[in-house]
Order: sequence, then C-alpha cells, then structure tokens
Amino acid sequence: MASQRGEGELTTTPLEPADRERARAIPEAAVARLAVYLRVLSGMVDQGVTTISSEELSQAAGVNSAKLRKDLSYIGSYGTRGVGYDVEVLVSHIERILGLTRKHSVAVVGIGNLGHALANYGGFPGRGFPVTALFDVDEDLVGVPVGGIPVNHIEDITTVCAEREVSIGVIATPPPAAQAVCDRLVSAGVQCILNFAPVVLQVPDNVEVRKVDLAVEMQILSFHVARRADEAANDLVNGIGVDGMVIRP
Amino acid sequence: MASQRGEGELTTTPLEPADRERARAIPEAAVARLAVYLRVLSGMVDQGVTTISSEELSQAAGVNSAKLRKDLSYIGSYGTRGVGYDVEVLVSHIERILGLTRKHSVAVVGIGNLGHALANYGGFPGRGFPVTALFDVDEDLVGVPVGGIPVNHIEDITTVCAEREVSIGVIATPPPAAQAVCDRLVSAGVQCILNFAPVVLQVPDNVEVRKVDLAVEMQILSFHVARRADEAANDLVNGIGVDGMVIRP
DNA sequence: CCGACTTTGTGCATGCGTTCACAAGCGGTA
DNA sequence: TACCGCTTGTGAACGCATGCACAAAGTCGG
Ligand SMILES: NC(=O)c1ccc[n+]([C@@H]2O[C@H](COP(=O)([O-])OP(=O)(O)OC[C@H]3O[C@@H](n4cnc5c(N)ncnc54)[C@H](O)[C@@H]3O)[C@@H](O)[C@H]2O)c1
Ligand SMILES: NC(=O)c1ccc[n+]([C@@H]2O[C@H](COP(=O)([O-])OP(=O)(O)OC[C@H]3O[C@@H](n4cnc5c(N)ncnc54)[C@H](O)[C@@H]3O)[C@@H](O)[C@H]2O)c1
Repeated sequence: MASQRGEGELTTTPLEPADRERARAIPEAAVARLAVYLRVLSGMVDQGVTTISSEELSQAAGVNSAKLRKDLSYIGSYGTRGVGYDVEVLVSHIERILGLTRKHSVAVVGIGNLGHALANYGGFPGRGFPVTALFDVDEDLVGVPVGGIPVNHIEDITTVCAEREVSIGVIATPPPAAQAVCDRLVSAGVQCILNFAPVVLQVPDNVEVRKVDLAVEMQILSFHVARRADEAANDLVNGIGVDGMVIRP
Repeated sequence: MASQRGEGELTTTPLEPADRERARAIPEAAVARLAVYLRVLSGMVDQGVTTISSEELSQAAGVNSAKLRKDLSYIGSYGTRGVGYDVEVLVSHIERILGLTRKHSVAVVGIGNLGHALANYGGFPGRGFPVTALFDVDEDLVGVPVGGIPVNHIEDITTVCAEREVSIGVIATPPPAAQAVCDRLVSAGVQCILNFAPVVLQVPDNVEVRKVDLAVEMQILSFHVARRADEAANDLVNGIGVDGMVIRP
C-alpha cells in the first residue's frame, strides 16, 4: 500500500552508484550531525563566506574536527587540501545526501498546545518542510485556519494526505490517541513519523519513527545533576571542597 | 558562582558508595532508556501490575530484552530469578538513580509559540519537573500569567531563578537571542539547559546542555526516505520490482 | 525435599562510532 | 619548476554499546 506512490518518487535526483553505496553506509549519528553542519553552512552562505576549513566548521558545529572530516568523507571528497571546503558545494552535497532536493510535505495531527506552536512555526518551510495539512478530532477546530492552513477532521486523513502528498506525519495528540493516529497515518501511506506523545509506537518495518520526549530529556539532565552533586559529596568526604580546592591536604 | 547553591543539594538522598560507582558508569544511552522504562513502569503501576518480566517490559519499551536487563543491571540487582521485577521497587530505584527524588524546578525563557505550549503543558509537574518561572523580553508579556505563572522580565532572571531554585532552564527564544539567554541562565547558576533554538550553544564544562532540533529530526527522516527510494531504484535496475517481486529473473 | 521450569544477571564476541596521527595533495611563492 | 606550509582524507587503534547464550538462582508443584 505504501509503495503506491513509490514509483513517482524514483524520478527525483537519481544518485550515482558510488553515492548509493555511501548513503547506505552513513552511520545514523553522522546523519544527525550532517544536518547540523548544513544549518551552520547555510548561515555561512548568508554571511558571504565562500570557503571554510574543517577546523572552523567543526568549531561552529561544536564537534571534533576529525569527526567532522570523517562525516564529510562519508558523502564524498569535496574539499581542497591546503584550502578547505567550498561552502556552497558542501551545502549542495549535504542537501543531496539528506534527500532535501525535493520538498517533504508535513502533516500535523493534534492541534492543541503543541500542534498550534508547530503549525505557526515559520522555520520549517524555509528548510524544505512545508506544513500542508492539519488534523484534529475536535469538531470545533475543524475548518479553523491555524498558521494559514484550515484544520481537517481526522477521518479525512487518508484522502487529504494523498492529495497533498504528505511524507512526514507529526503526532501531537494526547498519549492514548497516539497509536491509533499512527496507524491511520501508516495506512494513509505516510512512512515517516515524528512523535511527541510519550508512548512507544508500534509500526511496520517500512515506517521510520523518531520520537521527541521532553520528559526524558529533562530526566537525563536530572541524572547529570544528581551524578554531579554526588561526585561533589564524594570529593567532600575525600577532603576536596566543592570548588575544587583541597580542604585538608 | 554555580557552586553557591551546591552545598544545599548535597543533603538530598545520599547514595550508597556502591551506587555511586555505578551511577558514574551508566552509559548515556542507557540513561535515556531508563527514563523510558520508568514511564512504562509508571503506567503499569496505574494498571495495578505488581510484577513484570524483562521480556514483557522490553516489549512495552520497544527494546531487546537482553539490553533491558543489562540496563537494569547498571543500577543494581533488584529482580527475582524465575519471577521478574517488582514494579514498584524498580520504579523507586530508577527514580533514585535519575535523581528524581527531589523536584527540579524549570524556567522557560521565550514565551512565544513554543514557550506558551510548554508553559501550558500539564505533563511536567507530575513527573517531578514543575515549571516555576517564565521569562520574556517583550514588555507586553511581562506580568501576564501563562499556565498560571506570571511572565517575568528577562532582566530579573538572576533574582527570580535564585528565589525559585530553578535547576533547569529551557530556551525557546529566536536563534539570535539564544546564546545571550544561555549566558544569563548560566550566570544565574542554572547548570542544566534544554535548548529549542537551532544554534550550537557555548557553555562552561560544568553546565549540561541538551538540544531539541525539530528540523534536524525531519532531515534525518528525509535521509531515510531518500535512502529507501534509492534502494528501490537500485532494486528496480537489478530486475526487482518495488514490491519485492522479481521482474526479469 | 526434590526436580522441573522460569527468568535473571553477565561474560564474551561482535560491530559501530570516535579519535589519533600522518601521508597525500594542493596552492602559493621564489 | 621545485619547494614549503597548510589542510584534507583515511588507516588503524581504541572504547563503547549491543546482542547472544548460558550458568546461577529462584519459584512452584508434587
Ligand atoms: N505541550 C507541550 O509542551 C508538550 C510537551 C511535551 C510533550 N507533549 C506531548 O504532546 C502531545 C500534545 O500535547 P498538547 O499539550 O498539545 O495537548 P493538547 O491536549 O493541548 O492537544 C491535543 C490535541 O489533540 C487532539 N486529539 C485528541 N485525540 C485525537 C485524535 N484521536 N485524533 C486527532 N486529534 C486528537 C485534541 O483535540 C487536542 O486538540 C501530548 O502527547 C503531550 O504529552 C506536549
Ligand atoms: N514553534 C515551534 O514549533 C518551533 C519548532 C522548532 C523550533 N522552534 C524554535 O524555538 C524557538 C522559539 O520558537 P517560537 O515559535 O516560540 O518563536 P516566537 O517568535 O513565537 O517566540 C519567541 C519569544 O522569545 C521572546 N524573546 C526574544 N528575545 C528574547 C530574549 N533575549 N530574552 C527573552 N525572550 C526573548 C520573544 O519576545 C518571543 O515571545 C525558536 O528558536 C525556534 O526556532 C520552534
């Protein structure tokens, strides 16, 4: 079912066989960083920077320069030794590898607190992710435009997603509704899902899910506070003050 | 400066020496999963489940059962062979390791689209993360209550953060303001920052930053679509149809 | 009390990701 | 053209995380 629109997508920007091999091999972690490099590089273009070294770019992106070079090497050799990288060339290659040569239409499901924020957010279209459809179960919301797009009823999800060629579905419903919404997105042919609801979604193999769980993020931060406070306590009993000074040498 | 409130925190829930060693050794990836297990287990408690096996819990959390057991082993041996884990015991141990035995007061900076959603969100307080302070630079917003809390002016950040013992700062301002806001949070003594602005923040070593970058998440999804479409194209030229059937054997 | 059955906890192998360190390559200069 | 200094690209080593497979340790029925 999901492959119905598949053939149409094959016509966009065919990759060279060599690139194909590489794309398969890029580690997930490197992909995430490539997206960050892309953002930094876009800023460079705006500032009129034409060339950048791995050292400079790695600083701006907050990573090790060796890691940066390795990440870039996954997508090919587009630098000039002794000089650095041509910013625009790098941008276009990263965009190509990340599949940003075509637009990815986004649907948001659940137009509550978070859904409103997402729909109103101006940052996505400019980066190739136009929000083209909004869905909610609340009759009072249906028809109301949010961020310029009228809310559709969740029942119409299959038709509307097909019409607008939605490729990414964002789930911003309460947790109990998330799995059902996910199932509907999947049967509407959406293969990429970004989930804000704190639940583990079950999906078929051909669907990619990423989750954003703010409570988990905070708990990780909490863990580090606790660990740090504990190390301080530990150091204290070992005769080292909290500011690093030795109390009783 | 950040250590001013440090000593007060040392009094909360001292860990046993054995736990201390363990806490230091827990891999970051495992910490993130422990938070997920905790959420799932909390749901189990509500359903009246008293005991759970690693197999069941791993299913519910969407991970491999061996990995789950290894993760749990980082925090100690609290299971019963042949039976499984006592849900409540496990909950309390994970909470202890994650430092959730004390509340972590949260401040949100930048009360725009996203800041409003965060301030109105009811999910944080119940998980030990009460939002106790809101800040914005916009005079029209100052004094207006959002989610029950009046917005303070950004200039008052140091005083207010100290008063309300803020331990986590959330940045939801436009990107150009993020680094300045971050610096102010840091000098106000906040050691944990959750950043929604798509910029790389520079912070001292004793401050922990986590970022949530939705555009990056979408680009990762985009990469997978591209890779998949490409594999399909590849299979096609090798004589395999998009639905997996061989066309010309 | 015993033996069969269940499930944990972990040693070990494997694979992935990071980092180091340097040869190869390029531009500039004399 | 030949040399010099700079930066890339990557082989190789290391460390961390994952998953397997099984001994150890417990429960439960008889
Ligand atoms: N607001 C936040 O800052 C925040 C933070 C972290 C996580 N989350 C998570 O994001 C999700 C949304 O949060 P929120 O604060 O926007 O909630 P909300 O209650 O404000 O909005 C939920 C919306 O989903 C709609 N909805 C409910 N069932 C639906 C269904 N079956 N199909 C379509 N729409 C449906 C509701 O009508 C409502 O408009 C929740 O799962 C929440 O846990 C939110
Ligand atoms: N809205 C979203 O769904 C979304 C999605 C992804 C990322 N983001 C990011 O989150 C951030 C906030 O997005 P938003 O849509 O809420 O923006 P917004 O423009 O709606 O709100 C920003 C708020 O920050 C305030 N502000 C500006 N400078 C400030 C300063 N120096 N100190 C304190 N407050 C200040 C503004 O007054 C405004 O109220 C942005 O960086 C954006 O890129 C937002």
